[in-house]
Amino acid sequence: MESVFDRIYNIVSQIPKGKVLTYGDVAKRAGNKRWARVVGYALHQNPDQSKIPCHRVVNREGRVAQAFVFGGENEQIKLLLSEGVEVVNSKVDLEKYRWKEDILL
DNA sequence: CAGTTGACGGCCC
DNA sequence: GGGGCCGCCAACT
Repeated sequence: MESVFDRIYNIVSQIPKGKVLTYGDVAKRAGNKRWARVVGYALHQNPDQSKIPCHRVVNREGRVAQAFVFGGENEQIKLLLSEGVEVVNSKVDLEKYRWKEDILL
């Protein structure tokens, strides 16, 4: 059943390495940008972290989720750095690393 | 079935 | 320019 959750999972899992997406962007791609909260909820469920790189999903501020503690938020930032995403002050340059339409529809 | 929550976004003060 | 409040939709209890 392709619920909004599944759709969001699909999109997030499609984020290329070295790129990030905002909740609003994922929501917009999912169908409605107002689903930002739903996106957060979906990622909160996160049935499969290996399939859903939630660490590539950041909020509008470009900052990672504070509730994203699977071993330390610093660990998440380190992951992004390892992927080539420059994290400054626990924040990402959305203008530079924001995923546009690399994979296209 | 109805109420509340929730990893957010945008607008207003 | 910064901080705070309200709104949105779906999922969960």
